[in-house]
Amino acid sequence: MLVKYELLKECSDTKARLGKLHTNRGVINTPIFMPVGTQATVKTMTPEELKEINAEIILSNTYHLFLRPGHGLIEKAGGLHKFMNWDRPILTDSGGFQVFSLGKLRKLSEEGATFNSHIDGSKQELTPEKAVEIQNALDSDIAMVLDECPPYPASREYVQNSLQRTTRWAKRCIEANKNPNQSLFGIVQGGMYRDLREESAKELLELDFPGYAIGGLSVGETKELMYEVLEYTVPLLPKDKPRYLMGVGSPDALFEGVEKGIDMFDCVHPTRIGRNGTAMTTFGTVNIKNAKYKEDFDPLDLECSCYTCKNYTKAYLRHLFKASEILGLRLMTYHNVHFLINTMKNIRESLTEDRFLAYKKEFFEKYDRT
RNA sequence: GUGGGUGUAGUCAAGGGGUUAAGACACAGGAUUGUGAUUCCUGCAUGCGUGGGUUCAAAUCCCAUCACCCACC
Repeated sequence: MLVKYELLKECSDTKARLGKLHTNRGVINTPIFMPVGTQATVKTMTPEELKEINAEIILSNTYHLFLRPGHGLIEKAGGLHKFMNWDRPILTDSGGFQVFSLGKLRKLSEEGATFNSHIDGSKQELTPEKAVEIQNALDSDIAMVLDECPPYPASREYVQNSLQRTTRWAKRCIEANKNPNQSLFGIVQGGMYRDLREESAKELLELDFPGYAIGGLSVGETKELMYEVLEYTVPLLPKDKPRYLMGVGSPDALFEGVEKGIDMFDCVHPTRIGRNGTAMTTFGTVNIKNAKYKEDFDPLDLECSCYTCKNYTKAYLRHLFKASEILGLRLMTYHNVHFLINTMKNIRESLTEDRFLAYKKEFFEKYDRT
């Protein structure tokens, strides 16, 4: 069966909503943060650890798994879940973002994207059909259509042509889909142009996807602009389907997204900054490499109950980073992913009790940086 | 004691008469949003062992001196 969104409660002050997403591999509580595991692994974390911190669904990536190890191999392994030992839901991104982020390595046409592999330079092609074929083979629970994520800034004309092609690709993805248990989500584009977002949403809604994503945001525009786009784009999406804001994961953007009615978020932010020495804490960010933590024997976050904070001091974590010890990357990643998952849990609780705005205020009274 | 060599930042160093003394590591900050694990950006020597001298000009040439290294006594 396809995923099914169940709306439990709406916030009385904002567009925020509490819900459940029913999948073949369990129920996901929304709003939710989805950790990113591009190459069939959330970097540094085992599936057991992800379960420990209550990760309910993770992301993986079509483009990366296609190039290495190849979707054929993963299919032989019994699918992505079995391959990576993760039995909860997986959402696979289509490679659309890579088409954007690869920049000079690619060439776009109506047929699809051709590019040189970042691994060995070989010429590769990703078409809507291919993106679906790969995701069918991976057997992820939620698949994404191949889209083009236009850069920012981009002219109206460029964005319009791009979103129309993305819509044509979306149709081709639906036609190519052969996995009845895999839910294919559409992606609304349109850049920072209101009428183009409307055009994109209208056309995609006609295709009746089981879920809708908003793409083309957090690509360099200001946060204010992103919030403005969300303000008018989210209401274009159906109430009985999940809404997924792609690539967003800083705490302020999560709160704003929830407030505007988003149900799902994914972002490399917590894992990436964790590996580079920055932690998100109740009291803001902590750059563990700073000299001021040299003799700081408190945990990263005095109000955090995660494994890292229960057992290790900032002085120790700093030492691990200064000495380039791998455990440092793991402990920081663990804390950051826990922090966002826990924050989303708190957000859901505040929605249950209908005090979302109060919780948001409370959160940012302590968390002074983004 | 004799001969030779080397002294440039916390470390390894480039520069062998001519503007503000390369670079790397370390250190100190910052960045990171549908992944880049070991990434990117910024800062960091008014001074070249010390003291004299030559010269318009010395890290660079000369003398002395000190330290360290190698070889031989």
